[in-house]
Amino acid sequence: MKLAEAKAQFIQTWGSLGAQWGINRTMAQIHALLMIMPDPLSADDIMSELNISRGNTNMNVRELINWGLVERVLIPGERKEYFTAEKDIWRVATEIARERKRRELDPILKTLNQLQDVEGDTKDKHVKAFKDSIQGINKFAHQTDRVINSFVKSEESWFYGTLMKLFK
Amino acid sequence: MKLAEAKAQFIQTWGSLGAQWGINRTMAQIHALLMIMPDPLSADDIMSELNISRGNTNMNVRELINWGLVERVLIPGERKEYFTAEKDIWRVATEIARERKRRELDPILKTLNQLQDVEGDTKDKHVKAFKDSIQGINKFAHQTDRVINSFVKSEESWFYGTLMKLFK
DNA sequence: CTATTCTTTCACTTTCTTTTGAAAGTTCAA
DNA sequence: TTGAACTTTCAAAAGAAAGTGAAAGAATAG
Repeated sequence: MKLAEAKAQFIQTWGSLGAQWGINRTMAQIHALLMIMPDPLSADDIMSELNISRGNTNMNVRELINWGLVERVLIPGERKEYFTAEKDIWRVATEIARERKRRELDPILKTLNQLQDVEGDTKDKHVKAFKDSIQGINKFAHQTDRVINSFVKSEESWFYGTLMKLFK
Repeated sequence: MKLAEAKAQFIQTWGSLGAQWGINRTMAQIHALLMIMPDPLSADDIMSELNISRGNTNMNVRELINWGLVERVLIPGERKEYFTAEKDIWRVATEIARERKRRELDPILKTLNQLQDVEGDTKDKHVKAFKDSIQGINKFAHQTDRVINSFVKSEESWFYGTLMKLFK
């Protein structure tokens, strides 16, 4: 397989992967592109590599920067801004975990905690079933929260000690 | 908070949670509804609880059954089909993990393996950067695969031994 | 066998997301 | 201060995804 072909396929695979995970396709593609390029790219480079508009490029690069997955790079003597992506996939994974936790899990924990105290007779089976479900989910969510926290700041944690070294 | 209100809020929260994770909102809502109901519901019950059409109900219930999250229940003497959801959240989590792995991770592993052998001079920095990226991601994906496998059939694994008992 | 009750399918509609591109904004060298 | 080079914004258009409901299909009771 030729490099150009492989590159194209990787970008497209990473793109649809992102789409499945609720991340927009273009954003994932830009990320893929930047991951495999040895040097930083400008907005124009990205536009022409992926055939997307200027606005789209700008929006998604900005979003990637918010996620902490891409960085602005200034090249001395150049007017343009350039962009690079984190290339260590473990860091990428922890950044994503951190961000999704913040955006998704944290609000859910808040809601679940509120739903714990439904008023009503526990002898009513509907009330009981509801309370049981919520309690189970709530416990699970808190446990998940702990696991993710450990993963995100792995260096200091048992998670790193136990899991990471088995793999990395 | 009254039961009815809490129920509605739970269903809506679970629904948008699903949406963020690439699962369609209605599917997640039906699942939420069935999780908190003590007894099985019929298609009509679901339709009226969630205000959705017959076709939509049917499609999403079928999909939930494919995921292994919902079961058909036959009630003796009744013509209608009824549905229940798995209520143990740990089982729910492992079912989801299993299913997403099958649908998402497995195909990616296949693609990555192919992309490993790009022809070209490793002294070319573009080729080198590409190969390095793919290799890193591939390793990571395989490791993820192992973790998920352990999680999915947890009873027999070190994963269960080490992690689960810390939490459950 | 036929009527009745329930389930499934699918072409069409609606809703939600993403993309575009032109216009406005910003920065900086001269 | 000006204008060239670049970035950002945003309203409109295109595209994708989900939902509807009527009609066809199954299953069962009588």
